[in-house]
Formats: sequence, C-alpha cells, structure tokens
Amino acid sequence: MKAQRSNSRNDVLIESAATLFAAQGFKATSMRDIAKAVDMLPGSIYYHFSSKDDLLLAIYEAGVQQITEVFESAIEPLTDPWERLEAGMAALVRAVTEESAYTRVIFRVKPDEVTKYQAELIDLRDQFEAKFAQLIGDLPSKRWVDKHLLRLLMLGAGNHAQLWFDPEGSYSAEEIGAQWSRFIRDAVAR
Amino acid sequence: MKAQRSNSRNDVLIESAATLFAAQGFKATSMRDIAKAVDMLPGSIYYHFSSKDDLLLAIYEAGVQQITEVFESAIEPLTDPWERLEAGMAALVRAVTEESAYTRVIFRVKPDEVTKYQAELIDLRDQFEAKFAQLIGDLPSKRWVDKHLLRLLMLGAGNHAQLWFDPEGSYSAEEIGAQWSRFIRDAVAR
DNA sequence: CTATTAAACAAACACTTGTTTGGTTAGTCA
DNA sequence: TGACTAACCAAACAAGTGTTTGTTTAATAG
Repeated sequence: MKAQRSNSRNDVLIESAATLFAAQGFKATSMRDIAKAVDMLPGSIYYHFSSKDDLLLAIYEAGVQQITEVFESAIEPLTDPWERLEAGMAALVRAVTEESAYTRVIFRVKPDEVTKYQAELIDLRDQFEAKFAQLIGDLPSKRWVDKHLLRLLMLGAGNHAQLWFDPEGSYSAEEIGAQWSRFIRDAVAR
Repeated sequence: MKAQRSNSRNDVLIESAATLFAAQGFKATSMRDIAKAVDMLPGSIYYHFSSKDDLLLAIYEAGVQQITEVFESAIEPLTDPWERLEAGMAALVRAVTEESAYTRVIFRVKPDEVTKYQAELIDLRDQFEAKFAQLIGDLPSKRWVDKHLLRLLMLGAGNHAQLWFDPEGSYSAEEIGAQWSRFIRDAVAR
C-alpha cells in the first residue's frame, strides 16, 4: 500500500490560491504570491499541481460543485416557482460575494484569461448556469416573455453583485433576492 | 510657434491600445503587443504616454465621454420615463459590445487591475453611472420599490451583456432594451 | 540655410513571470 | 533496520514585463 499522508497541505494550497484568485484575479496572482501565502517555495507547488492553469481548473471544479449544492439546497425545500426564484437569487448573490473563495473565483476569473483549459472552464460554468436556467424556465409567465432574456437579466444582475455587494452593508442577500424577484413578478407572472 | 504635427499617430496608438485592452484585458496586453499593432517599437510609446497606466486613463476618459454622449443622445429626444429606460438600456448594451473600443474598455477593465489611477478610474465610472441612476430615479414607481436595487439590477444586466451579446445574433440591442424594460414595468410602475 | 524639435529607433535595464531540475528530509511499511 | 517515497527545498532557467537611455531622422520655423 502507498504511503498516504495528511494531504492537508494540498487543501491549504488550493484554498489559499482560491482566496488570492478571488481577491486579485488570476493573472494578477503569481505562483510566488501563492507560495508565500502557504509558506512554501514557488517550485514546491508543482509537486501538487503541474501548472498554474491546473490549479485554477481544480478550483473551478470545487467551486461549481459547491455553488450547485448551495443553490439547490436553497431552492429544493420550496415548491412555489417565485419563492424558488427569490431563494435562488439570494443564493447567487451570496455565492458571488460571501460564500467560499472557490465560488467567488468562478464569477471573477473569466475562462478567457487562461489558455490551456478554456473549454473545460466554460463547460463547468454552463453546468451551473443550466441549473439557473431551469429555475427561470419553471416560472409561469405571460406569453410575450422571452425566458432567455429574462434569465440573462437576472443572472447578469447577480453576477454584477460581486462588484458592489457588502455583507456588512444595508442589504442582505435575502432582501436583494426578494426585491429583484418582486421587480419582475407582477409584470411577468401569468 | 511650436512645430505642430499631425498627432494622428497618437490617435492610432490610443485606438489600438483600446482595441487590445477591450479584447484581451489590461494585464494580458503588453506594451509590446500595442507597439506591434501600431508598428513601432515598445519604447516609442513612451514619447506619447508616460506609462501603461496613463494610457488606460486616457482611454477611460475618452470612453466615459463617448458613452455619456451615446447614452444621452439616445434618451434625450424621449420624454416618457419608460421609453427613456428602454432606449437607455439599448444604448448600454450597445456600449458594452458594439460601440467603440473606448467604451468597451470601461466595462471590461476593472479599476483594481491598475495601481496608479484606481481612484480616478472609479470616479470616471461613477460619472456615467450617475447618469444611469437618474434614468432610474425618474421612473414613477410604486412605494415599495427600492430604486437603488432596481438600478443595480438593470446596470448589472447591461454590464453582463458584454459576455454573451452577439451583434449578429438573434437579438438586437433595441429588442433587449425593450424586453428588459417590460419585464419590470408592470410590476414596478405606479 | 540653419536651428529647433517632434517623433521615432536601437538597445539595454532591472525585474517578474511560470516552470524545471537535482538534491534533501522525514514519515511509512515490510 | 532498511527500502521506499511523499513532500519539500534551493537554485536556477528561459521568456516576458514595464520602462529608460542615448541617438537618429525628418519636418518645420525663422
């Protein structure tokens, strides 16, 4: 049997890298920055990940899994489509701001910043956006409503929250989700 | 009198830099990339601009001026607040996608990517967002409506369009502006 | 025609980037 | 105890970064 050790440092590494990527962006974060954060030498990172791109891919994967869980567990207990939208939007706002660094990276680092795994990153993104699309798709709406554009309205707004949302500010993620849902509800609902 | 020459190369420089910044981002674009695009040597750029950050600042200034003009001339001939919102949103979508590279840079390059002029860039952004805020502020809305959150909903959606809008796609900027306005109108309007 | 100067070139500078290589330390298992 | 190997260090690598310096070209003004 192989010698299996803690692998806790591996977790610390990915976690720290995610924090830095979320805070400064992918290109602006150097391997030396990451190394310093986990108190090891730059070259040592390559024992755990074979490239900077690979590190980002791992973070993306963890992030998508996490946001999917958060999102689903937020809407799962609810049945009313509009209540589900409310909860889903709140979860989205939390994901792009408060939630773990993994999820924040997904909304901060655009796939075109990386060369090796563009397609993979886009796939991972789409994986979550499909869940979101279903949330919108389930809304009972008037005939003139273009669900595609409605989805992009709500998703874009949630995405943008990362630039202004303050967890300690005057709005909670739940309040935002509630207002945003209400903004469209009476106009759109069938 | 000073020897005044064409200064056309200065314009070409700023224009090319803006195109590259809009397409690849600020950090991902090197001075050598820009130099190659205008067919001069990297060092020669420094005759026209004293740093990479200065170049971006100049682009930001030109961009804000331009988007303000486009935006205002789109809503100015209209009086009905909801029609103005429609036209304003369409102009915003155009600005982040089609319109000149200057305006696209504003929505692609975040102020925190640069060190020297962070405050200035934020100021310039706010300058436009104030115009947008007024557009929202003028909407006659029900009492429960939080104009601040409404503004962020619409602005975020417009901002996000840069990631998916296709000028040759199935939606025109005008259609998007019309749908998005309608989505909220009947729910929000007083 | 000559002095001036705008606008560029040529070449380097100091530094940072992601990454590789070879060696060292210290747990783990038979 | 000895073989194995996970996990790291130390040091370099080649390429790329923004920027500076001294020099040249060529257009303009007097």
